[in-house]
Amino acid sequence: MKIFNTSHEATHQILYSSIKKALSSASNSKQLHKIHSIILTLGLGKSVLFSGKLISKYAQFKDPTSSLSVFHRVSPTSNVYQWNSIIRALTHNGLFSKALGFYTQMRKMDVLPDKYTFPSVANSCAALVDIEMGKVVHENVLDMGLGSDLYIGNALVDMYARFGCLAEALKVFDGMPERDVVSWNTLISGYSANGYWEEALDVYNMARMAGIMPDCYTVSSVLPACGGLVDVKEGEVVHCLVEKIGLHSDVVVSNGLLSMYFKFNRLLDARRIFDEMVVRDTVSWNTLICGYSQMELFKESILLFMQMVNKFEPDLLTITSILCACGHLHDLEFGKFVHEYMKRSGYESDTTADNILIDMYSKCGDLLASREVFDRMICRDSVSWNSIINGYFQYGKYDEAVKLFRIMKIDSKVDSITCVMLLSASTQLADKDLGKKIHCDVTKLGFDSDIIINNAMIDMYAKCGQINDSMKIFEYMKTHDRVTWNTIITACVQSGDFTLGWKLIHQMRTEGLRPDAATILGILPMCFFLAAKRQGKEIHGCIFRLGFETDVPVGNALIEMYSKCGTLTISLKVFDCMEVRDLVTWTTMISAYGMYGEGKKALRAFAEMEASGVIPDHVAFVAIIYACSHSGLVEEGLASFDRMKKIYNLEPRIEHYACVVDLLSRSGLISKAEEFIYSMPLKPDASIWGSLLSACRSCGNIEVAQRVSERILELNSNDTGYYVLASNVYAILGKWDQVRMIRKSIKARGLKKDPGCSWIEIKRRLYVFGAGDKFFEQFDEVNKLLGIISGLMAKEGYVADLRYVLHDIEEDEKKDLLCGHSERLAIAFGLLNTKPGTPLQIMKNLRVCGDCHTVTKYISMIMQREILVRDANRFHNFKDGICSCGDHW
DNA sequence: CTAGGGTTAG
Repeated sequence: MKIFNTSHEATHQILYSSIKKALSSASNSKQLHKIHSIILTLGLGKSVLFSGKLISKYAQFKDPTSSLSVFHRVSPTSNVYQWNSIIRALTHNGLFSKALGFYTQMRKMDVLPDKYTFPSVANSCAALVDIEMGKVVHENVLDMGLGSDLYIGNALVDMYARFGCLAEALKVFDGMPERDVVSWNTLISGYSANGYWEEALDVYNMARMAGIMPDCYTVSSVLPACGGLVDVKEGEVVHCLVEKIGLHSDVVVSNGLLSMYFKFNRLLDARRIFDEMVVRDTVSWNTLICGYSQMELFKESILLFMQMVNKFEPDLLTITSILCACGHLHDLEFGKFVHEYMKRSGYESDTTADNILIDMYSKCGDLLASREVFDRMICRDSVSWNSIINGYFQYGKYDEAVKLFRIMKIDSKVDSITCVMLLSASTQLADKDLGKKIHCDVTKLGFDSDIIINNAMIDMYAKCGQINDSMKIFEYMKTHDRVTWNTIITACVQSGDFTLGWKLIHQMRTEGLRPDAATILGILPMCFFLAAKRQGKEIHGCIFRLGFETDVPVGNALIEMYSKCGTLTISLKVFDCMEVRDLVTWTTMISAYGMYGEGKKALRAFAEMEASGVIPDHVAFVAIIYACSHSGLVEEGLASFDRMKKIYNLEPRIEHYACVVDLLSRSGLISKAEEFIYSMPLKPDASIWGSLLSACRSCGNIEVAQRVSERILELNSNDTGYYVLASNVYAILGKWDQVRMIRKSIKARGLKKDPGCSWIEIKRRLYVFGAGDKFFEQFDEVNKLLGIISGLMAKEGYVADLRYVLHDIEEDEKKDLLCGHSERLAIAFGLLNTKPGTPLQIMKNLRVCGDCHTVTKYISMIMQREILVRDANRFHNFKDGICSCGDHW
């Protein structure tokens, strides 16, 4: 203690320098506090001699409160060093607005900042994205004549980059008289962080040409940009450099490489990087786990998490990655467990983490838990709203979703993703009005140049039957990507404009875009709609050339195409060649068998599917019951219906009941079918009564038919088909007043009856015939031939079934009308234009009428021709007077 | 003064 009492100059000198030394070497908070208390004991608390160092040291140990208390002891002060210290201390501890507050305060007190003041101030502006303040600070720098300072320049480049103002950042960079590796790194990372991958790489290459030796920062900044490019090449070049100059021992660099390889789905390269890392940290593990998740290897990523837990404490990012994997696996139990773990680790109220929780719970089907997370969130961003709304949409809770959307609008949190989601919901619901409203929002919010939104709008209008609006958007768009083309082509095909669809495919190719699997899937339905086998085969060739033959959905579409084109054998070949078969593959094959009346084969396929471990769903059961129904396999069909409920626990939907009604009534069990309808737990709709009615008509059960017609009319359906059916019944009964009444009500509703037409392809040309058509080549010859056939049929015992004529006219005229049915015209035309014995293939958009069915049987016998007719429902193969449908049609 | 890992959609 003696030494402190001396007032000797030299002793003071020794004292100060030893305290200074002690301060510099303090390596933890405890030591620092000890030295601090000595300083206070000496009465030097108000002195500026040690306070700057103390402030900085406390900041270093993450104790900004102590930094502040030191500063307050010396304040007010005009010593710039004290101000610099406190501003830097606060900035480094994340107290940015406090730091800026001190900067403002020092300016007010007319303390002149120096070159050490600005880097931290610029940092704080950057962190707060306070562009206004940033500009003021930049001006202050220039006013002070510090514009050419290297460190300040670097800080300003960084600041503008973080504002997203890359042009401004570049301007500062270009104006710098002196640049070092940090300047280049900052610019590279600025471009990289804002997603300007090419620009980041350009600057990196410029740095290399300028003779800059890349360091860890350079590499870590450029690697994310490499990951964003289309080719892995650039990333590999950087990887080589890393090995060459020995940067791979840096954990951040290795993590960057790891992440880059995962962006290209290069699992093996990524895994090698990870395995060869000498030092790994939490980020390394997170990158690995996340990478596996990105490659949809969710189970593996959870296993990695288990391995990691033994070595490292998982952080919030680890937890959220795992939660994400749980969501994809629909593993609610593990998801809940991780959520608990997250709470226990004290990670709550992180917006991104909560967003992922919302998504995880809704993916797992626990909407209540989703909503609970959403409700307790303090700070919700757009993603939070989008995720919860998406959850409601996924589970069909449209009202709740739309309700939240309205609140979200008030909160002005609607972004482009919200719009895409709502458009997709409008599409699924075919809700034109909702779609139009969203279109308005899109325009108001200025998202109408967003390509994804435009694609979604094209799809929405098309699925709502507004193809013209789809075309308008398509033409209005400045750029079209592959999805745009696929969407518009699919839209054309679905709306029946095949010519335009075909034209657009060619246009797409001339614009240099290769068709992909989705293009194929869009165009193939055209082939099966037209039964255009030739075009279908052409596309099949394309599929091989483009290498999509192993794509499962493409294979499925091919099976459907060939079956609907009348070549079940090729369908089967495609099916046999497929290495992977999913539920859709099997269902398509079963439906195909159904269409050809191959009920037994359909049942066999269904059993095979079950044996191969594929679980049938609602659609598969529709297919199998339908197949039984079209083959008269009543027992088997009913058994399938039971199996669906008992074995698979699937609640039958209205379409299954309709199939069963069809199954019973097609086989003539009209009263059983009627009983079944009355025992249904669901309210019978038009499809149910319609099935029964058409069967009544075929078997001539007028009594039930009349009763059912009344039921159908009560339902006020918007499907013209049912009105036509009912009107047909009244026509048979000769109740022409009722017939007229129904016609009127169809008109009043603005509905249109699909005009019947048939078509046939001869020598690469399609010939289309409407009912009663008179204006086609060879009309006279066709008419003559039909007359001759008529005579021959009469000899064989044929009598026209005039119940299929639905107009109030004379008997003779009725016969004429029947002869004018489009399928007969097509058949006669085919007979005239092909060599004897050639099989004919006719397509019809509606169901074949009973009389035509009979007539075609006769023709197949008299003319010795095999005639394949595809109507709206199925195939009929006529041969020697017999139809493959066994009259179950 | 500069660097790496997590969420929603067509």
